[in-house]
Amino acid sequence: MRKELAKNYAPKEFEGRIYEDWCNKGYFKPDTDEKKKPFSIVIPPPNVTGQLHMGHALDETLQDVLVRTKRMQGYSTLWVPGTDHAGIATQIKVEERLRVDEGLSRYDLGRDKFLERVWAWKDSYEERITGQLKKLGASCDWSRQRFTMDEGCSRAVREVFVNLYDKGLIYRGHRIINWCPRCLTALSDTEVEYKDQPGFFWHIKYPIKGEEGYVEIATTRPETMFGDTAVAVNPEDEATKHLIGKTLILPIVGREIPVIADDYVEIGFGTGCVKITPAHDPNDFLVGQRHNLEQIKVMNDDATMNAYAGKYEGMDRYACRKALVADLEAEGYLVKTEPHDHNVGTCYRCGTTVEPLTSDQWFVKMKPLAEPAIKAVESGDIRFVPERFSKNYFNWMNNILDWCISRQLWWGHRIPAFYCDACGNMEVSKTDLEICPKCGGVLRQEEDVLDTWFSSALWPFSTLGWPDKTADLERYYPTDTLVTGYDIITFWVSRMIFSGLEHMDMKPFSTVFIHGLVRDAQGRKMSKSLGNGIDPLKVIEEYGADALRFALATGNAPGNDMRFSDEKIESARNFANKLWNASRFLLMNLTEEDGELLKSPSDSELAIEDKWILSKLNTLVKTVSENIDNYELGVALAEIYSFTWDTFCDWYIEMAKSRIFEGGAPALTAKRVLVKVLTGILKLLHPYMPFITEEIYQALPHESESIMISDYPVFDAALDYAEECLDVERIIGTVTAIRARRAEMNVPPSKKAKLYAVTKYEDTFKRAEKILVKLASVSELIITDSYDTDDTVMIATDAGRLYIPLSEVIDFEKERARLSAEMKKNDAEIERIEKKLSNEGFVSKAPAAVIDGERAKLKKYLEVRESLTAALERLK
RNA sequence: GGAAGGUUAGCUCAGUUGGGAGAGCAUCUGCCUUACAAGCAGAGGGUCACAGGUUCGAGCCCUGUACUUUCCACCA
Repeated sequence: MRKELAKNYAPKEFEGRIYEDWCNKGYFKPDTDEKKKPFSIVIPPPNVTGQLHMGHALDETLQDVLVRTKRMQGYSTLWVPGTDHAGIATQIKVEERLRVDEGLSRYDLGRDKFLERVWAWKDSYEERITGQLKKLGASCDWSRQRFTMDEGCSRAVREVFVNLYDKGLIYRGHRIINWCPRCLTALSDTEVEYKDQPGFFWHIKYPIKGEEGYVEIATTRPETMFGDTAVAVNPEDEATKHLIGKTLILPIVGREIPVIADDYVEIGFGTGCVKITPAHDPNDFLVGQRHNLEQIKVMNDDATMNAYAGKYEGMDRYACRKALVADLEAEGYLVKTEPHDHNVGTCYRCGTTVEPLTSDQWFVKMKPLAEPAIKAVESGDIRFVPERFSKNYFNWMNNILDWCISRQLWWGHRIPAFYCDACGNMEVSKTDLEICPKCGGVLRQEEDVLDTWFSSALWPFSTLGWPDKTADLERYYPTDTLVTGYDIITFWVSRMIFSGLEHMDMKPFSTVFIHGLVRDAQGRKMSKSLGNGIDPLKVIEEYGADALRFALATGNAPGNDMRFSDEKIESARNFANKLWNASRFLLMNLTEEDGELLKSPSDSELAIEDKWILSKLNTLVKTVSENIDNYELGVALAEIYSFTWDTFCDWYIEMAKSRIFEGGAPALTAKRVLVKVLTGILKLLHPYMPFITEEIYQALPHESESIMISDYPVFDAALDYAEECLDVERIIGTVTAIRARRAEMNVPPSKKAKLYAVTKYEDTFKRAEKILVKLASVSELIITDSYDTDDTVMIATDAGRLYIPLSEVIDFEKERARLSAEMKKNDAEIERIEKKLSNEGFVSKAPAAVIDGERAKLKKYLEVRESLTAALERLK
């Protein structure tokens, strides 16, 4: 007894069960057959900060579509799952919980205790994320799940750090960096987000020593004044040239600073004089280096003012600004205050305005690493899809500055540098060191940890076992496709590229498949603060994972943002329901043995509509495969959708019904074709909607033990039923024409009518008689040479003239108007094509196929005109 | 300041080497036609932002304009 499908499509009933079954059968593990070509993807590891959002669901869905397709196409497919420790983000979260729940700071607990808490947090969220991926249907190999701070990844990090250090590509230096006063850590340039904020230009007088006059300085950040060690003017600027070499007196502070010449100052901008604060501004830092200026840091790590601020010591930077401006004004130093909007750098994790300041940090020297990374993409060795994102990549890589990799956090890979306080020695080592090899003193390890992205950069090879020479690395590196959002090309993609090239001497992946952001129905970014995020789990709960995946994969071009809406997910669910019901219809009519049903009918047994649908399926296989190869996953899915719903359900199944209900040999043939075509649909659809396709596949007669590991359909170039397809299309045209006329006249399907057909396709009409009768509400088909009563509706089609006796509902006046309108339209088409064909340029230059096409169309329109003329004649 | 994208039906978006403008949703009409009302059959609805250009032919290629989104850089 064949398994029956439940009456209603209820994904909850089977999705979990099916996933578990796949896991148990080990389908997610790559086929060990050495003859199979490998295909591998590493997951962009979700942060263990929380749960998955829609963006993840999209990312994971696209990867799963690729992976499942390749698996069915016979590749030995590996999808490596894992999560990212997300240094700052996770630490902030755990600190926050600690503060709210227990009123404690991380310092209250101490480093070790605090890290225990973070590990516990990580365990819990990793599990949650893993569960969500499973719900979504992700076919990752869970036996290879990784974490950026697991033992292997940590070894990879140390190996890389030491190698780069030994090559002179990692150094420790006193530089100006971005400092987050809230997170109390340095940030890399990519971790700073610039946001427009309203502010002011304060014009301040700096008195000239020994003279009456003063120099006017404009600044947006007066509180950094305490750190000024010069004022710069452009040496070419006639207006300020005379100031060079003079000495100025800092108001309030009273300290003396020189006027220096530097072409960093733009002539004509502002007052032409720029205060130079090397310790608090990246540009000033460079000016200071050129002129050997002192760096005076005026703030503490938490952005309160330090002793250099004199009486403002201890005040927050903004409080100080306010007080200082008031004092400057009171003492007559303030010339004016201008409103001025400017871009302020903020911490990408907490949003606090970053403070540029000088500090001892670790850096990666980027230029030597960037060069090969640029070449790899330029040469096409690594390809971005869509291609335009490579410009984004080049722009960043070409202008790259050294990467600040040290973070003053506790959660992360602790930098493997060891200091000896006794002799000042520093050792960098892959293993922990305790004794100084130089003086025998006690070593202490660097307190700082590495930027999270330092470990993510190694992900494509660290997850495959590097630095060990593992079999996985041998077989699956380089990986094939990296699927990720355009928002992390600089953070992550580019760093993986140079890391792979540097440490593996091989690119990490061949293709970077970029997708956009998932926005809400209004087009806004989904965010916690707006509260407009949609939880994928809730959607799965309500509509099923397949519907969610469909909604995410459809109607969207690569790299473009998409809006997620209720309509979209409902439409996806409706499609699943349609497929479900079509399958149910077929199943309730399958009475034969599986073996019988799986046999392919011979050519002579096939009806024309069978040949038509098999041709259409064959074409579908081609377009879908090609589109998936081109990463046009949305286009491929749209093709499957319209084939399934329109071609298969609305036409083929309806056509097949008459044979099925009659029974006998024709019924068996129809059922065999139905099984074959439905199976084809299921296979093409499986990568997108894995659960429903498996559930139906198992209920149908099937050959493989799971659709997941069945063979992907292959295009058959030899299959050619062109003539039959034309025949079926004529019938479809006929049915459509009749339906349209009946609908216009409001004739219900229950009211059948005779059909007199004057056609040269007599055979076709006869062969398709049952179809016409059923689909066009025809009571009887009469093929005749001529028909000449005027109580009928006449329909002109390119297959012939159709007469339907429906005298009681015909409004002849309306009928005349309709026919005239149709005639006009038809004539316009004829005119258009005739004009085209009489255009010498077109006939001589257009491809033959296009010209033939136009001629064929013209012929059709001329035939229709003839029929229309006759019909109008009758109505006179 | 530099760069990239978007502008197509009422809404959201497709449109794959240039060859008679599409889908989903919404709207209107008629249908419980023995898989499906989460459905079926019809229908209406678009100067493809604007202006030039290339071409026999442009939603698609080129130039410019307008509006808009994003990324990068950032002048005190």
